[in-house]
Amino acid sequence: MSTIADVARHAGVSVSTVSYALSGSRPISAGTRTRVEASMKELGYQPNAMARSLAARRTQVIALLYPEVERGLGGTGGEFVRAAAERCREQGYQLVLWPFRSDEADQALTLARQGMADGVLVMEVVTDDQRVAKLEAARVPYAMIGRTTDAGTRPSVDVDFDTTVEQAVAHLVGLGHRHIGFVNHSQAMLDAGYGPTVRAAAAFDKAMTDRGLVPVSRTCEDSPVVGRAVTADLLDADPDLTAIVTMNELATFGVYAELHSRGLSIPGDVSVLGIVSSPGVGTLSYPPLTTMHSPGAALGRLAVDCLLGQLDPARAAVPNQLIPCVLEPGMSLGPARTRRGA
Amino acid sequence: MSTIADVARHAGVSVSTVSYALSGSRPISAGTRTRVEASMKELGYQPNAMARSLAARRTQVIALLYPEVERGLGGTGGEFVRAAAERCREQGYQLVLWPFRSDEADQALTLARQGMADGVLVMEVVTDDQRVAKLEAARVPYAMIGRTTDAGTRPSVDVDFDTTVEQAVAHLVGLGHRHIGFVNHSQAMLDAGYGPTVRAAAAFDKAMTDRGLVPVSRTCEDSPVVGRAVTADLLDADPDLTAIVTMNELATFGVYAELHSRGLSIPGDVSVLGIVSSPGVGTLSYPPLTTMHSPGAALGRLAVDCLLGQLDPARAAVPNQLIPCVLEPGMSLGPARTRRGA
DNA sequence: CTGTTAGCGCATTCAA
DNA sequence: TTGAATGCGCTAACAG
Repeated sequence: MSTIADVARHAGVSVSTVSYALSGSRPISAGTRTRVEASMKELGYQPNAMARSLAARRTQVIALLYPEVERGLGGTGGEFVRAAAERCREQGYQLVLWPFRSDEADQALTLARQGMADGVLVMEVVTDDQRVAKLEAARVPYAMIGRTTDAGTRPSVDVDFDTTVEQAVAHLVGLGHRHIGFVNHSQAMLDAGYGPTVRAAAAFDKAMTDRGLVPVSRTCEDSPVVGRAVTADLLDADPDLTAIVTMNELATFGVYAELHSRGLSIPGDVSVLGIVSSPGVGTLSYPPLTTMHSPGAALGRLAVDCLLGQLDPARAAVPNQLIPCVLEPGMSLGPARTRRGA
Repeated sequence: MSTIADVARHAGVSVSTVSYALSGSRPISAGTRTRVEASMKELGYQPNAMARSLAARRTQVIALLYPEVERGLGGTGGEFVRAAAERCREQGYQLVLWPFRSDEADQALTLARQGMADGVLVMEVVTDDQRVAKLEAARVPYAMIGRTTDAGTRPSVDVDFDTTVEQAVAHLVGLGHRHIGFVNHSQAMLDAGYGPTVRAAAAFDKAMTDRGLVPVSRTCEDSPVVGRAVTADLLDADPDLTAIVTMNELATFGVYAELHSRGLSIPGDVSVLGIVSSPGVGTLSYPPLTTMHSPGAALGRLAVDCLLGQLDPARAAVPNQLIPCVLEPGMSLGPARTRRGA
């Protein structure tokens, strides 16, 4: 590997000239620039990242704490990661994923304190997140995707669950539905204070009661089998149910299965609306599920901007933002019918 | 952040003594060691990773090219990543994931050539993988999970598809099945030369014909809907079918759906065996799917060892290895019944 | 517009 | 068993 000194010698200039030609942080005459670039190309020069980071006291690396490896199927993380990585590159940073479970926060902290990254993105934040507390205590720059209890005071971006659920209910009510069920994630996640679960449950209750309707809400393990059982429970609990909102992708397969097995057509008898869903899941079912798709890409970009705003004082600080999901039409929504005695 | 010089001063020793106390590569008297360690603790010292890497000319970082972000649901990568990360730590390395799609190989190459990692792990290798070719040309140490066409000559670990499929067929034949169908991944993946798809298809044909049986094999999009259609096609193609081997997790939901809708019981009428499957998918279906579970963790460990064997001449070179899947009992296998006219 | 040079924080060789 | 000194490759003053 050739070094900056090799390039300088080859081009007949000083190392600082090569350095500035690389960073562009100082004017270089056209002729010199051409010679330097030719030399770099000829020597196959690549700047050494470690030396650069050491001298500049910044790595140009953003780390994403990536606990998704804990989970099996499911997850909308792909879009988020892709968008975040791209945004990082646009801004001259590299995104790397650190595969630590949330209980391995200390290891991530150590890496950060050893200067392996300039800042950290934290996914799947829970209400009382140890990782965030520790990062803060160690003064490591970070941004959360999700929120802890002290909403708003910490740098974060998140799905706007309130608006999403409100829009979901409004949409269904607009179609004439008045008996609407909700399939959430598991009771365990609710108890653990997992943000999406907690917020969506509250938002659904509010959206329904605000309209004088009765919320029929259930927690549900992330599996088709349990989803089916929960659907049966919902239909029994409210025989007039004409619509189901589900935030649980795997369970949704079970929702379809139970409706089909009861001879209830979608959307003729029951409408189904998936919210906070991964891209493309709608097409995995028949009829295609209408979804409100998680704004993963937008969140990815925003989270990076939010973090970079802290790293670079010159940048404008990015305020915390909430982004609602986007409706993605399918074939699972229709006007309400009266079910009882049909 | 305090530096090694701070620690040295505080402990009343030289910088090199602190350095050697840290690395253990030179004897230190008990007393000195105690003092140094006390000073490190008191100052909250963390060695600077960039400085260390620059001086030592190695980063102690292994990068995993992680294209999984391309895909949505599915994937057995989690176990692999977890095990690889753990193995790295045991060996004094850190695993980081580089979220590049396979067509972004150049970017990964650049990072490697900038010295951001000592070696690279490449997942989801295709038969003619550009990433591997480029890494090799740039003399970047790597190990593959999967294989290119020139099997065996390049450092790799992989699932032993031949043995897995052979065992799957043997198991079913042992239960009396003689008409067995196979649900593979999509035709597109087969055409793209994706290793698992290609090898499993060939292995199934061989395992069946070796026994004088007729292989009934289908490619299938990764979705429940298409899985269902393909199952219908299989049952129509061979009305005597009593068992289905599936390597396509999402399609398997469709297999179940079609069997159920035809009133065929599992495993009473048709046995279903999932191979190369993710941990826990078996329990998502009813009756629980019997699977042959992908040896993700073992592969993760081995892949790291294979790579480290190249990085460190002192280590024993690790030969390429193939590891078969492991049977994970469920409730979807039973003795063959005669279906025709049943 | 360009060159010289002092570190960045640490590993490691050479001396003692 | 320990210390002093060199340099890893680069950035960013400082000087011209």
